[in-house]
Amino acid sequence: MRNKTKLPTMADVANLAGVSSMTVSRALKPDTSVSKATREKIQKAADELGYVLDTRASEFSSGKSGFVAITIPSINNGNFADTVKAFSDGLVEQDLQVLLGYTNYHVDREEQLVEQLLKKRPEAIVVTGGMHTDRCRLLLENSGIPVIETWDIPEKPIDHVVGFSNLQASELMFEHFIAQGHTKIGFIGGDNSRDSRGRDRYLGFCNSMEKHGLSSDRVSFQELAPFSMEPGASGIRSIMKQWPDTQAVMCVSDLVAFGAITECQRMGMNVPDDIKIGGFGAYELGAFLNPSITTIDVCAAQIGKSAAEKIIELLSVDSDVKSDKIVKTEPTLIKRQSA
Amino acid sequence: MRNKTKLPTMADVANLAGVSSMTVSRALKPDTSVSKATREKIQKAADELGYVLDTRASEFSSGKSGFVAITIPSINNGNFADTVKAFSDGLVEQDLQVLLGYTNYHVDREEQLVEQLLKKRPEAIVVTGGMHTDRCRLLLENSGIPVIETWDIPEKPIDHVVGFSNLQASELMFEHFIAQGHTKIGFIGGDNSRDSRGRDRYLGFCNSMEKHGLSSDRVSFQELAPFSMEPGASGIRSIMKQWPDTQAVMCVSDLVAFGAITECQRMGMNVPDDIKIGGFGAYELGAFLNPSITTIDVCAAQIGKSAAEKIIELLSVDSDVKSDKIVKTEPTLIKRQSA
DNA sequence: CTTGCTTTTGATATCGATAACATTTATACA
DNA sequence: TGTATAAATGTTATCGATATCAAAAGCAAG
Repeated sequence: MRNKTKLPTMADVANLAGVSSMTVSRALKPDTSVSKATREKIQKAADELGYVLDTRASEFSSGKSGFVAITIPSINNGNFADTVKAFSDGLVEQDLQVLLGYTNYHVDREEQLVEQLLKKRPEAIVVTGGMHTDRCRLLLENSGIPVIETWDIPEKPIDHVVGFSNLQASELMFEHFIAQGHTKIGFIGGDNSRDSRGRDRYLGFCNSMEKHGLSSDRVSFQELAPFSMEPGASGIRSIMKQWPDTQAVMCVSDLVAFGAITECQRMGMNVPDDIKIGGFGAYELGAFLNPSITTIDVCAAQIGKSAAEKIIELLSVDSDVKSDKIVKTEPTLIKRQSA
Repeated sequence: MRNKTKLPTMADVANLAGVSSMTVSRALKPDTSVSKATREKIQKAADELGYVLDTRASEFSSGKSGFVAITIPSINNGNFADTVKAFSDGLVEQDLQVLLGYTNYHVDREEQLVEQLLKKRPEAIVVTGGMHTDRCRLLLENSGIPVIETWDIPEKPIDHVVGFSNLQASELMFEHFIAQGHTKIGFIGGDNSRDSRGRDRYLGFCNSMEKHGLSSDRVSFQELAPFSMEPGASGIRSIMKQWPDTQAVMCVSDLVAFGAITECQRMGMNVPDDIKIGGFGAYELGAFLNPSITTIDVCAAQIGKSAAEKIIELLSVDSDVKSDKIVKTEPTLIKRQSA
């Protein structure tokens, strides 16, 4: 059953319409010079055959691919989904397809994925984060296309960057805790070996604690990224067991905070009266939970949008006007009920 | 700056290694017959040049594309994200890239998207839902590749199906309500003009009510899909205002139920003591909220997994053994606290 | 009806790899 | 050692479109 009947080609359309295939090629594009009569004739023939342009051949021939590649750690994450959606929306007009890959928070997987994606000859590539294997870095540097690192501000960027400092962003929350007079502060995160963004948020915790002469012991690292609600629940249990006098805890994401807050409720504790819980990422659910989650808004969609704009600019022929290589977004604290 | 330096080609590698490009082609694949010495020589040359295979040319030449296309209504939806993730994971081994597109719950957008995707000559295509424009249906039928409709069981399938009956699935919840002795039952959904799955869930409501001689008036349709927590909140407000004696309400998704439940709490009502709220989709957050959300599990990941398996089978050369055209998944009621 | 221009159409080479077939080199065994 | 066979490598044509250049057709003005 598979592909038995060959699909019609441009030559088939040309034959049926009684013209050359070059004329068909022109007629199927919007702007070229083809007489109205011919174009109609060709359109009719194409419809009759059910012809669909083969962009593989088209783009191969013209040297373009029509793809833009993007890698994200996980699709099961509202933040990254927001970034991808905005990115995708921003490129629809340009007839650029988004080729998406998941690294699952592994740099090795990222390397493999980047190589696989580059084989498709995308016109630009967006990667999440600034941590790569040496070979991956090399691949990106030699790719000959614009490279954009996002969700982070690497020390030594490969090319372009659209991101923010996770470290500074997380400090916003701790400064908020401290401004409220709290001193017994904790952090719930995942295993940092894979997730540099999570690690930077933890480092923000350490920085803030040190700056104010507070202990940074009250920490729970649950498991490998990606991690979500259940680790939030077990994380808060573990912290409250070891340090029952803990006053405020920041979670590496709103999903974790969600698990932590609901677990506090199940343990009979009131948030925020008995304990403050902060999140990260401004997920939709945080606004609706009772109590609503105080969080850091990192503008996930804005990152995707900016990346798309950057790519459009970089790919435009007359891109002599170089914009900044680094676009910083500004994370902000959203004060709600939970902290 | 754009692509100024031409990327090396296979011929370049061949020159450097002192062999023909055909030998390079073979050496870069795992299974072909190339002597060890030659392979190493070629590998060295390729590394030196930073050569990355151009799969556009490769797949164009060999007639395959290496793509499988999938359309989903929205990426900002945990259920569809689960499906895509499982689908993607299932195809990694086959070196098939997933080409993803969002219809945004529009059949017109779907048509446009399907055409765009087919131009890339995918080896199979997965679409969400069984409702398409006539032209879209035609495009799919004539595509010459396996087509899989998911998340639904269309009356007249195009080709293969992996899905379930949204109508029957939603009836599970209403039967549950009725078995508990409730008679004043409501439904919160979105505008059904775009979303056939949501519409079928509503029809399940009507069916169940009719079957038991109950009124199906208590309904709130908030807005166009996709819709999420906020419409859940305003939906329940609207229902309780018009019909204050409502005993149980099913929401078209867990996200809506989340908005409804938290809004009930803000209105000072207790779920489930004052009112039962049911959801749909078994999202992770439903298990953690207090009260946890009684929901219908539709096995989103399983759908993606089955679709991937089906495609692998259909694309395998010796696929004489035809499996069933229709794979049904079995939605189940997950009884939790909220209803 | 020519000339000179623009518009429309066609012929051919080409993108970078692989398929299919042809040829050379290596290996086995009598 | 010679022959049969297998393994390794090379040659040529090709996938389906577009770029490029060339030719034909249409049209205006003299």
